[in-house]
Amino acid sequence: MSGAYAYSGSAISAIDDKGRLSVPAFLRKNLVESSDGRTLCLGTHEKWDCLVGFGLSRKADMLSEIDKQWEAAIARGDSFDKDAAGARKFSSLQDLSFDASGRFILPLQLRDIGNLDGNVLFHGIGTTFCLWDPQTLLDTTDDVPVDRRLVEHHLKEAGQKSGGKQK
Amino acid sequence: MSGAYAYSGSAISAIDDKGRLSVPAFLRKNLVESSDGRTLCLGTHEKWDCLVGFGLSRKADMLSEIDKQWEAAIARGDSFDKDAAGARKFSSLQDLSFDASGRFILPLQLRDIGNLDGNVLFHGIGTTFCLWDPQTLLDTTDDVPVDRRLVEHHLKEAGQKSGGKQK
DNA sequence: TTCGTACCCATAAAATCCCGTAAAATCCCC
DNA sequence: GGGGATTTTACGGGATTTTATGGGTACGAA
Repeated sequence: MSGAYAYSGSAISAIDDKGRLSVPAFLRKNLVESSDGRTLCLGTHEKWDCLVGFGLSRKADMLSEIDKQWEAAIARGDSFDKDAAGARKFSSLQDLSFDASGRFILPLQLRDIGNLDGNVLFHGIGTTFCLWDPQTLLDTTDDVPVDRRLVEHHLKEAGQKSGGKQK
Repeated sequence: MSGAYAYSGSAISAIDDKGRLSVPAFLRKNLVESSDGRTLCLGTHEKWDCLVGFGLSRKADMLSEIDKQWEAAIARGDSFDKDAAGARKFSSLQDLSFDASGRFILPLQLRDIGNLDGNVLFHGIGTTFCLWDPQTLLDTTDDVPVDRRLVEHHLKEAGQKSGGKQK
């Protein structure tokens, strides 16, 4: 089920002029394993103002979860709207493939929704990982249990590299 | 069940003057696999004001789903009208074939029913995908759990391309 | 013939791949 | 454990391939 793997750790990465972003190295191996190739599934987060990512195999898990819910519902004689459940989970999800050097193109829609532009903070949260605009993460009033010091550290680091421009 | 594949993601595509529509690239591979050729099954959605699409092989899955519902009903002592369920699912379904460049002709009846005219928004919902008129999707009061930001983004994008004409 | 459809070619834009480089991390031998 | 050598990584930039879409043409049915 969703592999034995748990995503953890954090890193910052920059979107280049061509809209490319590289997957931090510490996430790549699992993605490759869990996707049987260099594929990354990326979508919007249901609650937070960020994107979520994971490997292909998690998608199959999601599908079979919905199926199980449906089967349980019909056994009870209840109705269950599979399409609504599926739309919620899948409509924003894109399968992206990254190249040998770990880069992929971040589609415009996801960039917009995730507020991404410049630096992107990746951080593992277990079965998935999140992609945040660092400033948005710092400003959010949602209860996102991330250590602010971590974010600030990454921001400082990225700021040095790019001579201060971020966002 | 329905292969290991889940349709996901979204894209907008335009109906041209000849009534042709191209299947977004991210859906094609699975359609080809699941249909063993370039075939697309398209019908009206049972509840929503849109069309549903999938590959040929899903038809068999739909049959077995009806069977499961029937069995569950019998087990509960309820009645279940298989023919009605089949009619609901299959009567509007057409097998369409798309050409090497991914285009197919959208039959008039489906165009009418789906309210399609100009831009069409495709989005995967797991075992199937939907085809919406973007404005209809935004205006719908049904509980279609699609991220509005996505729809708005696609609309904006399509508007730019065609110089503002949509619909 | 005439309409509807499948097939072919053309083009611009977008995505993908490939190569190069510099910084960072890792290894390795003393 | 230090310091240089090797390997990975991050990222720029160009070349190739795939898409989306317009438009022409041939073929079969009405």
